[in-house]
Parts: sequence; C-alpha cells; structure tokens
Amino acid sequence: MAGSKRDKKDKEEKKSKKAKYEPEIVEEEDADDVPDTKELPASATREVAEAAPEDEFGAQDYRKTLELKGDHTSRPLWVAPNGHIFLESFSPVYRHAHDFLIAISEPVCRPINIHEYKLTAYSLYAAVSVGLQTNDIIEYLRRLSKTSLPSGIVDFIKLCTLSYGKVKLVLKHNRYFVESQYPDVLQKLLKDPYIQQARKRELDEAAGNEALIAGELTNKSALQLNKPAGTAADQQAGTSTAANGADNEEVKEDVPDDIFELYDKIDKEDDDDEEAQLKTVSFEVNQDSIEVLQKRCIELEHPLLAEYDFRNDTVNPDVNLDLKPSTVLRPYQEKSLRKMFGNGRARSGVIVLPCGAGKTLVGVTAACTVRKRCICLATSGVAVEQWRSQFKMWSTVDDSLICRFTSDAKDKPMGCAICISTYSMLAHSTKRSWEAEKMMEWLQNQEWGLMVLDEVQTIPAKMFRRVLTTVNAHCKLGLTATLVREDDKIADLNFLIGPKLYEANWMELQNLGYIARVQCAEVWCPMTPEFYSEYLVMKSQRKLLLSTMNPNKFRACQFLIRYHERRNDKVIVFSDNVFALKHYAVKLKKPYLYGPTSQGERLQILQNFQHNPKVNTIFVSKVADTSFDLPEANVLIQISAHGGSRRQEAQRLGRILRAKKGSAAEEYNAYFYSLVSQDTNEMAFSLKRQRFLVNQGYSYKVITKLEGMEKEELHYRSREEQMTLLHKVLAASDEDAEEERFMGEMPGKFSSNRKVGSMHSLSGADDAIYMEYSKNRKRTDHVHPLFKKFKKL
DNA sequence: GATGCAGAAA
DNA sequence: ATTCATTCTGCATC
Repeated sequence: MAGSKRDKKDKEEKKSKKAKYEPEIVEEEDADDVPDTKELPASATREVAEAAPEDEFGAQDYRKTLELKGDHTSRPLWVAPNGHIFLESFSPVYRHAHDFLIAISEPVCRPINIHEYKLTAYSLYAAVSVGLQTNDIIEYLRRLSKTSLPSGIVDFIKLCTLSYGKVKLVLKHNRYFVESQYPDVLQKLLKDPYIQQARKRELDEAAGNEALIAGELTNKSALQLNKPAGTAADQQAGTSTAANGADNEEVKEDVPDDIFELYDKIDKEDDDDEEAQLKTVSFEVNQDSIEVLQKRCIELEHPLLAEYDFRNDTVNPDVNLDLKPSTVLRPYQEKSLRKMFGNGRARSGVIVLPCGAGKTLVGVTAACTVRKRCICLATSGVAVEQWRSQFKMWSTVDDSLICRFTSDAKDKPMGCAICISTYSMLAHSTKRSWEAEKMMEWLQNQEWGLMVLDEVQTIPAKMFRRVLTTVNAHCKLGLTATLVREDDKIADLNFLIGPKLYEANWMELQNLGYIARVQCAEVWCPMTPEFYSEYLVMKSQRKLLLSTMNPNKFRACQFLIRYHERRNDKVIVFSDNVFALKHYAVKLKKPYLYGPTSQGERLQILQNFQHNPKVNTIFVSKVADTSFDLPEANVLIQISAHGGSRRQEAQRLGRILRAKKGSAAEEYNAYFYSLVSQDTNEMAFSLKRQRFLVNQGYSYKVITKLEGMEKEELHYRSREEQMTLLHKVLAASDEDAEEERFMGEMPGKFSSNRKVGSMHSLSGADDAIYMEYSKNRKRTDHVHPLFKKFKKL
C-alpha cells in the first residue's frame, strides 16, 4: 500500500513538473510572515494519470480496458481512466447520480445531454468530509457505471479518501487543538517540522508528558448524534426525501436494483456515519500557525477537518435565534444545509449557489441552526444593511441583537448575537478610529460559533487571510455564486475555509423555476469604416474605447432598449468604460449610476427604477456587478466589459436571475445581450467571458442582424453624426493621452500596426464571409461555434 | 450630528 | 499594465 502510494507520487511529480516537495522552514525572525501558500501542494491538485491510447485527434479508446455491462443502457455513467466522469442527464436515475457526483467530483461542463465531472483529490476530500466513506464511493460508482471501473480510479479513490477525515481542528476555550481518534496519525503528523513548530508546547510539558496525551479531550458528543431539530430545514427534509422515494417507485423497473439499494444505504449512513469512539488524542497549536498547519496537513494527506459540535458546546452561550415559522426553504437550500449539518455538527465549507437563488437565506438558516454568536462578513456597507434586513425578514432575531460594524454604522456590541461587518473593516491595517479599535478588541476576544463569509470569491486572498486569522470561529461557511477566478487563488479557499459542500446546477434551478430562464445573445455590430480605420491605428486602451463607442453598437443598444421598453421590461445597461457610460446615457436621456454617484443619489435612482413606471432603463458601471439588488430587472445589455473575466460575466447574468413572475407561458423571461464590435478584440474577450456560463449549460445565440432595426428612428444614422461622434471620442481620449496619439501618427513606430491594418482592410472579403455566416445562421437553430465541440460528444 | 471631500490602502 | 470602485479615516463644513 505504502509502496504504491510512493509510486503514485513519483509519477505525479514527473507529470506536473512544478511539484515541489522539500519544505522550507519558516524564518524565525519573521513570525508574522505567512509562508507562501500560492503553490498548492501537489497532492491537492493532482489528478489521475492518463492511461489510454489516443488516436490522432486526442480521442481515447477504452474498449480494450473497460468491460461494458450487459445492462449498461440503464446505468448513467461512464468513468474514464483519467478521472473524468460522464453522466447522461436523461437517465432515470439522473438525480441520484447527480447528487452523488456533486459530492465526490468537480463539475466541468454541463450542457444539455451529457455532463462532465472530474475526480480530484480535493473533491474526494470534500466527499469524505460530508460523510461518505471510501467503500461507499467505490461501490456506488461501480453500480452507476456502464462499464467496469478502471482499476486506477479505484486506487485513486482509496488513496485520497482512506487517510482523509481522520484529523480535526477544533476550537475549545478560545484555543485551537488538533484532534484525532488515531494516535498513529497524530504521531506521524508531529514528525513534520512545520507541525512541530505550530504546536504549542508549554502545556504538554507542564503536564510532564512528552508524548501525546491520550484521552485528554474525550469526545463525548460522538455518542449522541441527532439531527438538528426545530428548523424548517428539518421539517422539509422529511418531505423531500419522501418525494425522492416516489421518484424511485416510478422508474424502478428500468433500473438495476442495486443502484437504489445502495443509495438508500448511503442516505441512512450519512446521518449517523460516526461510530461511538471514545479515545481521542490531541495537541494544542498556536493560532498564528493555523494556516501553515492546514497547508502542511493537506500535503501530508491528512487535511484538517473543521467541525463544530455546537449542540454540546456549553462554554458559549446559546443565543435566542430561530427562523420564523413562515420561512420556507427551497429544496436545494435544504440540501446544501444538510451537507453542512449532516452529522449533527456544523462543518466548515463553501456553498455555491447562483445569484438570486437565496444565498442569504442559507446563511441565516445556518445561523439559526447553530444558535451561537455569529459573525457575518460582506463586501460593502450596502451589503451589510441587506444582511441585516434579511436576518430580520427570515428570523425572529430582535433588532437589539444585531450589531453592525462599518465605518458609518457601529452598533453597541455588548450582548449581541449577530455581528455584521465588512471584510475591509476587519482587515484594516492602518490607524483605526477609537471606536473601531475598541470594537475590534471585543471581536477578537469572542469565540464565535459561526462565521458566514459572503461573496467569498471576490475577496483578495491576502485580506482574506487576515480576516480569518484575527477572528476565532468554530465553523466557517463561505457563500458564493461562482467558484471561478482568472487567477489561481480560488483553490486557496479549500484549505482556508473548507471543502465545497454543495454546488447547485444553474440549469436545474432554471428548469424548476427558481431562477429566471435567460436567453443569452451575442449581438455582432460591424464597425463603421471611420471608426475602424482609427481603431487599427490606436493603442490597445483606446481600441477599447473606440469599439464601445462604435455607432452601430450605439444604434443596436438604442434599438434593444426601445424594443424591450415597449414590452414593459426593465432594462439595465452595463458599461465598464465611464466615458461610454455617460455618453450613452446622456444621449438616450436615461439615468446613470457609477462610482462617484453619491449614496443618496444611488438610492433614488434605484428606487425610481423599481417603482416609477417612467424609469425603465438605467445605465450602470462596474458598481452594479456586486453589492446592490436589482430585483426588477429582466433585461441586461452589456456594451463594454473589461477583459475576459468569466466571473464578471456570471455575476452580471446573476443580476437578472431573480425569478420573474407571471411569465410562465413564455420560453424565456429574461434576456442577456452582449454587444460586440465585429473584428475587434471584443470578439475574443467575449468568447472567453462566456466559458463559465457555457459550462453551466447556457447557450449563446449569435445575432448579426436585429430584426426591424431599419424601421426605427435611431441616433447616428448619418455619416455626419458618426463623424462628430468620432471626433468627440478622439478628443476625449486625447485629453489624457496626448503624446500617444501623436506617436500614433508617426510612420515608423506603428508600422506593424499598419500592416495589420492593411490586412484587415481587405475586409471587404471578411464582410462577405460574415454575410454568408449570418445567412446560414439566421433566425432559429444556430449552432454557436462554441457548441461544435459538444456536438461531437 | 450629518454631510462632503481628500488621501491611503488593497 | 491600467483603470475603476471600494472602504476606511480625518478634517472641513453647515
């Protein structure tokens, strides 16, 4: 066993050349400095080695290695030896298989028919920490699979899961301990120099015991594990499992029995998977070293599980906090909470739900379940207010128990049950006001039951670390809409907060009517000749401006606004570029809102948009990416977006995702347009931005011509108007970059650009191609270029 | 006291 | 590589 493990590791190291194994000892004099955690431990990121013959197209043929089962048609999965799993979404047991796969693997891509998942060490670690056991995983996978399981997969699962979940990090009396029921595991960990450093020694030595103190912290609670009672989550839990049962009955005949048998078994075990174990060994660790410790433990393949046995915590007082009887949770919200509280304790981790799907309610319910002091962190002051009002809306909490802590609202902290603050407030590094200083002291001296971290993906990792290390909480719950980032920092969440506990499938929520059904479209706007010739000569920053100010784009935007206003839709237009934002808004006589807009004015604009039937369109900058709710909007037009940020695209889509009422008859009830200037950088960026949503199953329709646009009276129809606009744009950009423009005129310097230009100026031919393209794809049934690859599947 | 602006930080 | 928007604080008002 140990031998095969070593082999595996060697193989991995060879495969990913960046794997670094020699630990560097932390410098003594720089105790504050956290060692570099950017590099993820190889054991955490590793994947299963590829082992299949490839043809010249990279397709792999497993017919020789895997045996197809006789009844394969009624089993939903293909498990490839490289750890990728393919699920038929039309299978009668789709739901079960999906729940299972979400628990053990990462979703890669979920278009209509076949969903792709990937087994990783992290995902298996997460599976163990929500209560699944090695044999269950293998067994269930085997039963769902159409073929025999690749032996490499079985080994990989064993390797990743057997050692996981055996060591816990617990907070007791405001001190941290590493705890385990397996003394040999702790012994092994303590041989590591990092972990030795992290260990707090005085205590053990004072007790005159060099070795581990066995049984010092006996885990009595393991004996009495009941499901949390009294919350709506539990009342609903019963009904929804009953519904699942009904599903089973209907389809059972078509499906091999073993699939259901095991599912029921796992379902039961999930609740009481822990056997009564009385011997627990532990050692104390320094709070400052927690992060190093966590990282090291992952590298040693014993990730620390952070669980909070809140119902047996007699040190911290219970707080009077319950959900209102009228509060009803949606099935997926319960499901995510059941992952968190599955064994009667609170597990730390991340819950991923799309915007508008009710993340806040999940957080509130978690707080009401734990019923200990709870600290909530949000990204902005506005969000803090929103959390407060949501707490009041869903729970019975008394106003006096909520304590806000922001620069302009500091409630009295004493005796409060819920503290809501911002990340920047807690992470503030420079001088604090007297009041803030006092408040921080108090916060740090508390032992918090639950820490809720909102919009966890947007926080810079550094700030995040500071927050996590200054405040002590038994359990951390991260909430987010998207677990993607363009940098690699997202994996840090895994050991800073905990594993992903639950991730919703956007398409599924859409089909069930919990979020709006969105039609995504990419509208291609040809550049006018004048703008394009300038575009070719400009440097990249101003290319951006020119492509967003493209008169044809403006006209498309105006047309779409008019079209949707006639249908009584509420439209928001996004522009990252402030100049474009103002110009569009002023020209179209619509209100706009951006950074410098004062708090009061923002409120006014938003309220008008919500209640005033005359204000149906607003223009917003990046500010609206996060922070405030726009519950009414159902049309979104994006005229400029910076870079290829998948997260931004997803977040913006989220702005119109709140389910709309009274439109069940229509196929779509929300619209998302991305206006793209043809032949510019925007095309490439737009493709990149869409990747996340495409993986979630959304499809983008390409529109090259908007029906009925000719008939409308729109701005910038004549060449004169367009030229005036061009001059205005150039003048505006000249203001801040005069010399650059001058350089642009010089023949030598930009010759290469000009060459590109001359190639593109053959674009008479290009136009012809696009014309043909649009003809083929006109109206219905277009296949976006992106989807070609899915068709092959 | 609230409001508004500058300056720093991330 | 830059821009934009954010949050703090402190100091000036009215």
